[in-house]
Amino acid sequence: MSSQPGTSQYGADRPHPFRYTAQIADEIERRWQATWEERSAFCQPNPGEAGFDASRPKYYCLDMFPYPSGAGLHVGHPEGYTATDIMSRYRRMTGHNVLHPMGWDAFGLPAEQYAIQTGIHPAITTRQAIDNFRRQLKRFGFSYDWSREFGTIDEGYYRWTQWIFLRLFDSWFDPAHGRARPIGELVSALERGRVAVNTFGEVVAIPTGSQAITGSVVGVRMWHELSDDERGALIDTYRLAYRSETTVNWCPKLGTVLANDEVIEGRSERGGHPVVRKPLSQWAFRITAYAERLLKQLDSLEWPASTKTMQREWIGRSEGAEIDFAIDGTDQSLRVFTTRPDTLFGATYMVIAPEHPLVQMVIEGAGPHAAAVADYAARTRRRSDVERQESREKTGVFTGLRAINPATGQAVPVWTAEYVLMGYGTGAIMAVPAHDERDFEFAQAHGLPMRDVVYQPPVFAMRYFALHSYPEGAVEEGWRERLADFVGISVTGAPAKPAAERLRRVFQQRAAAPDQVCEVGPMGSRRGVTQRVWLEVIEDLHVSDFGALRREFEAGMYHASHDGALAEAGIAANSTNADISLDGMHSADAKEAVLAWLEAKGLGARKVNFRLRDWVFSRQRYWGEPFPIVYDAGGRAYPVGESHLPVKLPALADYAPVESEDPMPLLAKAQDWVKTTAGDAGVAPSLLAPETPVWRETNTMPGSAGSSWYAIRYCDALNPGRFVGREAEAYWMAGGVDLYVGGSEHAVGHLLYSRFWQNVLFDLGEVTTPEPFRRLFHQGLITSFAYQRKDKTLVPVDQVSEPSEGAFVETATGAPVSQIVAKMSKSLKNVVNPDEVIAEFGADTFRLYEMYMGPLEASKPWNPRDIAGLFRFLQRLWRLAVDEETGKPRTSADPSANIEKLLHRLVVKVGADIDRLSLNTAIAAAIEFVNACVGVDKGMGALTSDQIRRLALTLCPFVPHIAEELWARHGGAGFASHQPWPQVDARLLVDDEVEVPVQVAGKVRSRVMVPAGADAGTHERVALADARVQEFIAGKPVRKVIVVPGKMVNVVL
RNA sequence: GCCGGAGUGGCGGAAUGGCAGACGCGCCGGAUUCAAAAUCCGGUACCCCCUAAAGGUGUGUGGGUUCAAGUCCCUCCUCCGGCACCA
Repeated sequence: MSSQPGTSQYGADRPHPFRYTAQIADEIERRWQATWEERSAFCQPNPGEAGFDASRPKYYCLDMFPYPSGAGLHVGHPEGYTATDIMSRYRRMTGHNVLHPMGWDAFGLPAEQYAIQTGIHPAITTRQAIDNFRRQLKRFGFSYDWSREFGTIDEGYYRWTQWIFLRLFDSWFDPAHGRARPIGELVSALERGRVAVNTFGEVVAIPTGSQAITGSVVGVRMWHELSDDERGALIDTYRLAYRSETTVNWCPKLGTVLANDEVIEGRSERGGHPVVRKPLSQWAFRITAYAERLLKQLDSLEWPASTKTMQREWIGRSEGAEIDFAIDGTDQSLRVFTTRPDTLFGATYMVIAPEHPLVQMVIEGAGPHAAAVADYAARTRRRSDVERQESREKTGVFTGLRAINPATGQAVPVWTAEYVLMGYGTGAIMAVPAHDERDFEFAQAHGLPMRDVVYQPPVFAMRYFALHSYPEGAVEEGWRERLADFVGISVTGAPAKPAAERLRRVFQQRAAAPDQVCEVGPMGSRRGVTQRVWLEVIEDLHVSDFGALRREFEAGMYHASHDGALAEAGIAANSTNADISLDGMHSADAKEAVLAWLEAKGLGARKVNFRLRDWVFSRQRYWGEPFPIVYDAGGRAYPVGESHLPVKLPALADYAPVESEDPMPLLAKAQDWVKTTAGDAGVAPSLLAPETPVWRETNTMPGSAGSSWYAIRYCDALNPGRFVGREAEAYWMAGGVDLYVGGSEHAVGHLLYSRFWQNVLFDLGEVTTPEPFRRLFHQGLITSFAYQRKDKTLVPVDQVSEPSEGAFVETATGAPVSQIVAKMSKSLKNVVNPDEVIAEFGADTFRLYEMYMGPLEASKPWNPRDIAGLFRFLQRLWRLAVDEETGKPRTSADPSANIEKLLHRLVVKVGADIDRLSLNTAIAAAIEFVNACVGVDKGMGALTSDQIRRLALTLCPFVPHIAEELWARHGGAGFASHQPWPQVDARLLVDDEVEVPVQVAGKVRSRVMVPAGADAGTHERVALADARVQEFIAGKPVRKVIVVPGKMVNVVL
């Protein structure tokens, strides 16, 4: 492929000096791009600035900003960017103030890794990459307001990223109000004694009024009783940004922390060095506090359903209860979370996570089980999450502890096992093996008891029969048939929930007289048939005799012997104690009943749990935002004062990680920078005396820091005094970003984190809207052809040729290879470079091709063969308006009324399609229109200049350069891009007569013309009068005629 | 395993429950050309047929709802994406 414009086959233009060719496209495009830039055509003023038109509605159209990689743009980037450009240009034309910015997500690992190899500062390579990206993007003619451009690495930007971090550091989540508040308000509440601290370190309200506590509440301490250190530590545990101990994969040899998938069998993927799991103190955000809101607010968003689902599942809300089990022989209790409190009577053992504090206690207690427990805990700690996933073997050891099941009063063993995760719920479970698959497997593996407490209705009936029908010891012939009949009668037609009530009635009627249950019913009867079905089921149980069945139910071992765990809802059984009986209740009711009992007894409470974990925010890397935090000698964290922001990255002599046994962030190498004083760091003197020695935080922020709020910054990108001007934010962010386009790979990460920051800033009154992105759209992946040999190995694209149609061979060997569609990647050598495509066809053709490939959201293969079709379309468009021999504008002296009508319809169709981002169909409509014009052209010109100008405006969002050119050549003043969207005459959108297909017996047999707006009767008359229709009716009686006016007539015979 | 999404000509794809295959590519035929490329015009789902008319078949599979199903419901198959011991 050529990289010079005009040297391709599409540039050979000698016979037609003014044909639309790659050279002409190149010339036009560069000229208009320069003109737009010169006149700041797409600079959008903010409210209050010169040129701002307050009468227009706003439209904020945003792309996910790119990471500027050294490799430059690939064809996937402009896909979304073209779509948003079309939308932005269209909205400008329909009278909106449009905010359409672009910038750079520029901190990140690749630049740092390059720096390690070359010693070049990442800032230098990143700036170069940005310059290259900007150059490439500008060549597409995107209508970005470049005056708002910034990168996350700009001091003027990350200063505010640090500032937002401090706002989170300085806030806590008040569960009573469900929102973030300044930490100072918590402190003053504590000082005023309205709240206190209980033994769990939880802040609790102190009741006020007449029964005010006279002495100190047991287990509750007042603020004034705490030492300074205790106060500080307590406050820290409430901050939205807090430090937490997290286990990381540390590779001493590489000197870096590795992600789980970079560790293979305890060794680093790169180099195979040993990796150890080490605890590390890291910054985290209390995003879990916002779980409920992040979940609920999803409903209000116009997002792809799949993305909402992914976020919902990621947040993972589940309702259940927390229940306390007393630990036998101690005054301690073990708290568990369960979604099935109704199965409490079936809890026959407990399991705690190996990281559970109780495990440590057992080890320290040095009892007979301590050694085994310690060994198991140590073993599991060494295993990474990935390894744990690979082997799902249910390992575990007995801790020696016993807990009292509060419902049964039974002492049950407490085990520790890695299938229980410390990070979810309380890190401890009540195991109900009969009703949980995992508990069942574990119980089987370790010989733990099981107890049925829920049955499906037929089994419940079976149990009733087994326990009540025959006297003890009597074993009768034909019990299977009778049982089958009983089950059939009991449950036939019973919907799941009322089954319990129904069963009770049936039992009352029948159980008293089991001998009245009939023998095998007559085959013809419904009862007989039902009975036979159940008989099969019962025979499949392979129970030797009736006594055996009875014993299974007596022991509550039915599930253990037959189906395995029953995890679904059903009817409760074996669930009675002195206070309460759940027997016969449906699981949903049993849940309520047991919860009421637990709450009354103070043994448990309803609880909602989330799968979502707090957001670990530290990275042990260089190329990221430094934290505006310093530590004193005691390790307490202090915020850097606002006036001292940004905290800049220190220069390093080199970027190579240091070999070390203990995790050490790269910034620790900059000892001069790390060691400073409170005064130099800008810590408020009220917090720390200026001369106090302090040490800077050496972790840096992750990439998601800068990308979590950039949408806000674009509203007022250069504001030096605030992270965003209040007026600008209120205007542009009202209701959120109006259209946000980017890949679905960010469905949870970026899109959840941004929502979290936005919510916090909203709570703190810094922004005016709680959700950043109102409408979200994911563009599909652009794939590319790749070639594989018979053995499935891949052959680079440039080593494949196609000697005959559809047959591909490896050029070097001549061996046949098969064509597959795959993601573009360097290793497959199937990456398409947009610069080359633009050189061969121009940017307008490129834009058109990418939008025409298929639905924007679909993944679709890049096929170079297809591009020419769009280029030819632009050639035809051009030829309609410009004489290929003279270069003079072509116009029609005799405009066609039909063409005018089609033009109006095109304007409507294109507008509607842009609205729903159905850009491929909009382009198809435009092609159809141009083809229709070519049909009437006959070398004379088909359109008037006015029509050509309107056509140019209609196509301007898609192909702005050629549109500007045709607009100008046909006498348009100003930029086409600044014109209002063409007016539509509604009268031209309807025809006088419409053709309506006529079906006879559901098959289209003819078409008739009816006047527009004709009623059903007219349709019917005209249709039945049609000769072909009559032929098909052939004298048969017409039963019915269905008419959809203007659409269809169906004659039913 | 669970949860989404998608299966339509040779290819990319179009179709508020109402004419399946718009539009583009490719291919075939023609024009232009000394010739080729480029460009332009026409044809192009499949079967039957010399051709045309007429007819028949057809939207992954099998069933269902409906006057009417690519579209709605159920079964199964394949592919893609996400999650995965979450109590």
